[in-house]
Amino acid sequence: MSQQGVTPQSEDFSRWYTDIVQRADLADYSPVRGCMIIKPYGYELWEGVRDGLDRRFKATGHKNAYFPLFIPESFLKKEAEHVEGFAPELAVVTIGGGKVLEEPLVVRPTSETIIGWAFQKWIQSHRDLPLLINQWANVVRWELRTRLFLRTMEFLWQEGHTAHATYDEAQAETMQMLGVYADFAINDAAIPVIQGRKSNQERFAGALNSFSIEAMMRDCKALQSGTSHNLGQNFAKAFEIQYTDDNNELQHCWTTSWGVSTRMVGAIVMTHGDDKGLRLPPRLAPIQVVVVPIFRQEEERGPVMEAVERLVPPLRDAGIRVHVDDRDNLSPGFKYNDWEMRGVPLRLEIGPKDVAKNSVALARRDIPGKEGKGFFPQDGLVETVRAQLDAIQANLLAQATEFRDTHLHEVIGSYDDFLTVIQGDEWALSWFCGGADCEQRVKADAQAVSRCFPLDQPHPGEKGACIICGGEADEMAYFAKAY
RNA sequence: CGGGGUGUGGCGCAGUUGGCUAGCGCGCUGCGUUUGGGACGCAGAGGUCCCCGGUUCGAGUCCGGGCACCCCGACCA
Repeated sequence: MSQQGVTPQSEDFSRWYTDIVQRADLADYSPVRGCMIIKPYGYELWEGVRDGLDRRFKATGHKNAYFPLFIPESFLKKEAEHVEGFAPELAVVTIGGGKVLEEPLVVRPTSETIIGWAFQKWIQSHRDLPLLINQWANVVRWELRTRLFLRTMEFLWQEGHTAHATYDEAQAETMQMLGVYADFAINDAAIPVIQGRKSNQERFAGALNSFSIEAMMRDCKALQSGTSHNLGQNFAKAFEIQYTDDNNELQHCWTTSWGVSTRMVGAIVMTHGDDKGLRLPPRLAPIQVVVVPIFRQEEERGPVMEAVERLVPPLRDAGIRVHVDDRDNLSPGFKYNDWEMRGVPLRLEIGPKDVAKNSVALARRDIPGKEGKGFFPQDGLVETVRAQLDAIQANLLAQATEFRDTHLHEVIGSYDDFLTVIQGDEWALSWFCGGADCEQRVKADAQAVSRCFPLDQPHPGEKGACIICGGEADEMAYFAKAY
């Protein structure tokens, strides 16, 4: 149960986040360092993310499968850049059944290698392509510094893995799935993400190119909320994923991988939450409408509950997720605060006056106080509630978009101006040559990194001077402090 | 893995200077009165004081060593 108050965002955003994740019953710490217990309410939210993505994966022709948790250590070593990237954060099993294993087993940090091994077996001909696979799984990375949902040693995610006949097809798949992520983030999670390409420094270990959706949190820090990689032929060559083309010649496949994790839950919390608690987008909210019955004397109870029992089933039949809070030991005021902490988009109050007037009170989570509360006739309630939920969904996206846009600044020419922006915890959009030295310098000077070269370039076709070194730059990139 | 902080009923804390029956608020259980923005009364339950070792007649308190978590950095979905 939630307690009174959380640390205000303005006072300490980090504490606000950890307070709220626990008070809203999303997750708890575990006895194992860096791991978390996802509580039922948090898991329901994750299920919403999962279902929204899974639906889209299937609509784009992907099939789910499952690959083992344990990967032979030698597999990780087959792709040079990949092993270098992941070696420091591997958990390795060396003993099984009381005996030292002949070959240690790595607990998967990601599954490119073992899926590569399987693809090699499955693919012979161009007729087997494209192969479009996704898996929902847990992975383990030995992180030094962890935070609930944002970075834990074990996390849940999906990882898509596909194989194609050509570079172009693999690139098209990479971009398609980035688009799927953006569509989910914007339309379901109400997070106005920016799609872009990662710099070489920020690229996935073993990829030709990495793309991401980047979101701005309420403290203006950037959160990479999903990634899509064109792996080129790197893994195909390491695992001999080959097919015979229509000229009967042996070719290496072109593969992709893409993932979204439980970090998305953290993104939802930090994009929409306020000092009263979570604010969940209706499309993902485990509870869309909470009903709070109100009665003073015992003789009022009957008529009120009767109205509740009459009004709720049509809402449920309409597919609206409704919860009736009939706890009789708590006052209505307490319940209001309690459900606000949990981010329920819409509260439906019904008391003796409503029974008399054939009305209900609806209070919107996204508009605080009296302005967000109104009385509506019981007739046509399903349509009223639907309209309200749609309005809340749209408003959360609008608020987040406005917030983001007021903290984004195009900076051209002056490196000092550029530093001022990112050191002031805002995002700078500037010409960037993409060089490792430049990236390193920004990191040293401002503790910030490049987030991406946005697909949507503000000055397409033009060139500019890199904000850092002054050299020629073909594209502009976002720079920001990041999680 | 560096720097800082914190570990005492479920949660938040006091008690440590000055050694001996461990306390407060919230929550929890029961009963009654309440209920349109965090209700109240009465009666209860609940604690290896993070762990191990040491000093002492006696340790929540002093000493040594661990561990965990939080915050700030270096590395990362």
